[in-house]
Amino acid sequence: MSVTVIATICRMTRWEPDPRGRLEKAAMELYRERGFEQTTAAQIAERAGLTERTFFRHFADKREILFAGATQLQDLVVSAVASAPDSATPLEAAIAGIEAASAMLEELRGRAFARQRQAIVAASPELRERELDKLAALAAGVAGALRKRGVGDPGAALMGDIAIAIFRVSFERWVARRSGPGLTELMGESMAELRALTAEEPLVVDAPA
Amino acid sequence: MSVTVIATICRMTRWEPDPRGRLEKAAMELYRERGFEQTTAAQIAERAGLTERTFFRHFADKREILFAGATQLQDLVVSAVASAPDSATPLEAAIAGIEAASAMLEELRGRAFARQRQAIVAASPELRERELDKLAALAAGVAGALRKRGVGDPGAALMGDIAIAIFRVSFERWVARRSGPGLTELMGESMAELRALTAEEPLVVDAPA
DNA sequence: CGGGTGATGTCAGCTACTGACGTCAGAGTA
DNA sequence: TACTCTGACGTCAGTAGCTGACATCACCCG
Repeated sequence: MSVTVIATICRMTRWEPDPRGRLEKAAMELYRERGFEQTTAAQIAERAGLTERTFFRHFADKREILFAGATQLQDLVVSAVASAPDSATPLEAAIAGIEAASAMLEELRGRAFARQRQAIVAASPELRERELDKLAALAAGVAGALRKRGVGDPGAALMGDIAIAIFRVSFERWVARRSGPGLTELMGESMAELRALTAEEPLVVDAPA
Repeated sequence: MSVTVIATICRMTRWEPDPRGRLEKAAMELYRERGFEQTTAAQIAERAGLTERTFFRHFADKREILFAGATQLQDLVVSAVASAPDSATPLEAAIAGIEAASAMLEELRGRAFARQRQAIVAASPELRERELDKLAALAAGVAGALRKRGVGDPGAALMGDIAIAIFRVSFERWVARRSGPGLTELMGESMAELRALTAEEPLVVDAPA
């Protein structure tokens, strides 16, 4: 009822706008303040001026609220792989996909936001599991897009996993520092490592005498 | 009390032996019969002749009971990577790890068991998440073992992920059929694909005119 | 002005999981 | 034999994630 009163006073709208956004903001704040496990869905909803039931109408579960943009990222990656030039090798097409993701992450929210978010995720086993799930979906998306380009199995699936591995490793190095090389740049370095590690010729490791 | 009576009649032991094994068996049965989500922890415990509370003393959660052997598999993989010959390249050492895992899976339980288990896991999002978590732990284990061999970052992390990707892709192809090439053999094929896909020279894909 | 719609609130309920505490065989010890 | 201690389990009560059913009410459309 207090919500109705406020809404009536301020404007003629029944509820405050953008409930999803308010819930996301409240969740990020509380997860940072008290940790994911110590935060209840009811607390998030309360801070957003909503009820627990409404929380679960917007997000399938308590974890999902931190992965709201995952589907858009997935669509972006898939379409980037699909629209790579015909002359591109499977590896190049896959890399085009994760470079698109990289650009989106760097521009849309920035490194500082990614750092905060990653700290929350890293602190909770449940959230780490969910993140792996999203990355696996991304890998499957890349693999599917590669198959549409005529890449056969198991190569497509393998390439999808490899692309995501490069992305993951680079992303972790990127968020580990406040400044320094950009995500796209770090992905280039990881690519070079991949080439070196899978080369036919064994490399000489400088070993101590 | 009925438990006590039975135990007194049968033998002087207070409880039936191997509660963990009984719980695992009951869980596999019920997950197959009714599905993971439709099975409660209390039902599993009841079938095993135990209480729900005891279930959670043996397994951290309802998912974990399907991943009981994961830590042993992890130890096996890590020690296999560590004990690869000094002359082995990082890729070869990592492959030695997952080949050890492959041998263990083929011998210890067999393909039929793996098929049944995989069907259960594939049918439940929660279980798929947990599986990804175990695979990520495996990848991290391989990466750690590689670092001890002198492989630097981000190469070690990347190699760990790649090894697990090969393992995962091969495993999925292995359990997809009742007979045919063994897991180790399929891993060899996946390796060849990897080499082809990451080669410097672009391959010619036979494209329709 | 009346009815349909959609987003929300309210309430009741299930299940995963946990902490505290009681119980009792078996092992060790005198 | 008697005494204690420990470990594995049972019992009970409670929290929190999540869901279904139903009520409410601004808004839109005719």
